Amino acid sequence: MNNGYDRSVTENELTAPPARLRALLSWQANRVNVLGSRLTGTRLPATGRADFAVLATVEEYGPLSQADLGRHLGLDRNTINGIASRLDDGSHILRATDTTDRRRNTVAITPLGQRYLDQLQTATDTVQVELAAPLSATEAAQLQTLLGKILDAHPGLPG
Amino acid sequence: MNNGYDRSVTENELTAPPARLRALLSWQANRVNVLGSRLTGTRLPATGRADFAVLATVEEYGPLSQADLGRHLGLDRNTINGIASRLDDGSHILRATDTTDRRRNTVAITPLGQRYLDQLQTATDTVQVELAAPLSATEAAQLQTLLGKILDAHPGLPG
DNA sequence: TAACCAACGTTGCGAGTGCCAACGATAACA
DNA sequence: TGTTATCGTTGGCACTCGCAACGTTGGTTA
Repeated sequence: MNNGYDRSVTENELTAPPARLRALLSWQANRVNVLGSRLTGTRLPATGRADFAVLATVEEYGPLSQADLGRHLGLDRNTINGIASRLDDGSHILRATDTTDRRRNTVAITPLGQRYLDQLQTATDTVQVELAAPLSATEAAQLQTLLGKILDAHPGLPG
Repeated sequence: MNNGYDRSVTENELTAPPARLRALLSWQANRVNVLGSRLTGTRLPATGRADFAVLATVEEYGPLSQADLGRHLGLDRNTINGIASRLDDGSHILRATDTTDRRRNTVAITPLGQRYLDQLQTATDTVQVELAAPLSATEAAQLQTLLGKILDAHPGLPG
């Protein structure tokens, strides 16, 4: 039975992961994620990925509450609060209590945050190229489609 | 321009991730990884994934040193040591100094560890099914192939 | 109006991962 | 011989993710 995962013959057998792991989609995703994290870390501060996610969301959807941010990103309110506090300290976002609903914090991106977002974008683009280097353009598109299908079909939030 | 990631029209626009993230392979891998982690957490202790990786490696390749384990799994010596200590405390592996090279720890799986590995395997299989549910069999195979290509082409170890 | 419930931001906590640096012990090599 | 390299171990650091609780605010219903 072939699960479609054939290793190159030139692969070093001494460092090959076991078949039980190679067959796991969750393990593969974990490894690709770590790979992306390492590549990002060579160009960005360790918080770059989370910062990018939050900044990209407020930039696309306009000012949002922190809870809404969590829903867009599939993250807990708590996690969002941590990232938002960090971005607020760096003046990359502006937090103001919503006038129509004083429970909410309106999170808006600042000009400085916009510049930071652009920096993150260019660095991230380079990482994507490195990551998808072994794939053809059509293969990369296929991969994104398949991963997107999985993400669309699953609830984004914990609990 | 279509990058192959079309969202369903029935998708809730209030919780959709921004386009800048949807276009990122590294972000998709991150989300699928978190998804797998959550699903695993419903059936296994939080350490299940790491335990499974180490146990599967020693089971397939026989007794190994901890450094070799790290090379097979793409993890630091330190990380391996932590997992191995945990498994050793639970009598799931047996650590003994290698007689031919006393620098090394020979890590072998115990009968108890083998049973634990089998439990992890069945729980993990269920997670894979849930994770790949929105995909057809051929699509899932494609996905594994593409992710495998990426992993094969990149160095497994940090630094 | 008053009582209840839900949502929000915030704080604190815990577990897990992954990396780096350093140490002493051991092995291999010059 | 001395030097270099590898190993296991310890300790530390930063980040992520999640849960629970608190006080505040808004909406709903009796």
